[in-house]
Amino acid sequence: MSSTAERSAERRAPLTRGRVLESAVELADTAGIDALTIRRIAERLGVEPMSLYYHVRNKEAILDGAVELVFTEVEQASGGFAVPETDAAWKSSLRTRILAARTVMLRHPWAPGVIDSRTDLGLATARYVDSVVGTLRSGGLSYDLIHHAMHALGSRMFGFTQELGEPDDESGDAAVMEQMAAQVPHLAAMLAVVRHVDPDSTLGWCDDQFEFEFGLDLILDGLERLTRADRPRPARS
Amino acid sequence: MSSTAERSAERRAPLTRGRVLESAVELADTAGIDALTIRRIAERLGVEPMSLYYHVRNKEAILDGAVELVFTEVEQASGGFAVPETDAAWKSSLRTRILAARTVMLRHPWAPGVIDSRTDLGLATARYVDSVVGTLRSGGLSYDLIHHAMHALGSRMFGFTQELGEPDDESGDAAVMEQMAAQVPHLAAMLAVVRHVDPDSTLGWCDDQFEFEFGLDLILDGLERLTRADRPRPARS
DNA sequence: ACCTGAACACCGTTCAAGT
DNA sequence: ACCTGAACACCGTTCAAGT
Repeated sequence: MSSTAERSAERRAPLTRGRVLESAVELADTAGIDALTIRRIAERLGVEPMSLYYHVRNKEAILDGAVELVFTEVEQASGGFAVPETDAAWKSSLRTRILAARTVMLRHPWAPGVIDSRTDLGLATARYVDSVVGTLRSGGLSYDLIHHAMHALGSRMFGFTQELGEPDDESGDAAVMEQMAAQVPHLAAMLAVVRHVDPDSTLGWCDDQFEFEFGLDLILDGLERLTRADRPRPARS
Repeated sequence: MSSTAERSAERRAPLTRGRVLESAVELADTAGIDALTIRRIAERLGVEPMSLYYHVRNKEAILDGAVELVFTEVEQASGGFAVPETDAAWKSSLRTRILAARTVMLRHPWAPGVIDSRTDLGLATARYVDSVVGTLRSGGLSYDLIHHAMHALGSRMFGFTQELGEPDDESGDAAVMEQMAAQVPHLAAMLAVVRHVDPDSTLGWCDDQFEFEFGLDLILDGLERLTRADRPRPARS
């Protein structure tokens, strides 16, 4: 039987959970999240679709695992998740870590959406979050304020923000601009001023580095101000 | 032929684009976004699946339309999208409008995800965004700052924020807590303090009204500060 | 003009079976 | 222990056809 050309078990490394997840990430990176199907992962691995089920429970588990791989990358990009015992520069330290997460997300444009659809945190993700909490704590913020801070940061904590698409259509057209000016005058006026449509930004409308950092700093500065206001009395627990 | 019981055309109002979209919204509200399929919408309307294609181009168009219905509700809840010519109280005015959007989103838990997946704005959505731009402008912010502000607000502008699920599992368990304390000590410490797990919040982890308003106000206050700093020189058009 | 039936090319997943 | 084949219950969508 070793003569049949179709035998795949020996011309391929054995299937493992790890290889399935890596393959899933690569597929999503190259072909997009819609192409991430059990059947296409199997095809990529030179294996029958049903074989995957021996190594992962179902598709959700593959998505969970893919997110875990992403946060493993974040850990590397971040030079580990160590939190200094005491850190006066919590703000810049946190800023750097979040921007590191962002560079990883830019490599995996599908990640924001998938992260967002997860119901619970895996270990790698939780360890990242833990490092954020720890860094804020090192800055003397109370756990209550830290909690609020993390809600305020939202997905920005993971290096991305969700934005909405552009107004309807090819807005180079003069007729379209005219119609926009009639229907949404304020929006049209703003676009006329800021017009920096950026089709390369895979994370959404104009979501380039500058805008991300602007929003991030607005929040971090606000938190710093709140901490200072809190300083007179000791940080709660 | 009028004797056959299966004739549906006369016992049902005629199919229209509007009825399709309303039906889609109701279905998503009651059965969840995963249940929103062409086939189930048709079933609900007492019609064959293929009939829908006469009134809408495809499923994406249905999702587009459903979002438009949501923002029509936002307009009603907001008492219209009028923008005052001049408004010293831009901050409270914007705050109120965004919180109105939020109450609508809470009625349609599927909306955040769908909104997020749209590639371009429909008219109703654009008119909402326009009213936000207009309100900020009435407060004297420059269009540049308004642009940054809208990125900073992100999905909060639409009344929601994306958050991540809870750490792994049933964290009432003492053994689980112990393991968490070992693996993610800072996170565990925070949770021990703030523990207000809210399973009813359909918009995500602890994303209750308070946290939403905290984050919103952090941003609005930051913007206000930036505007004041900008005041000496005239607002850049 | 409006709706339908049959068919196509996909999904994720089960279950019993192979080696 | 690890992989597979056949089958099931779904999808969205096309196309030609009915009334």
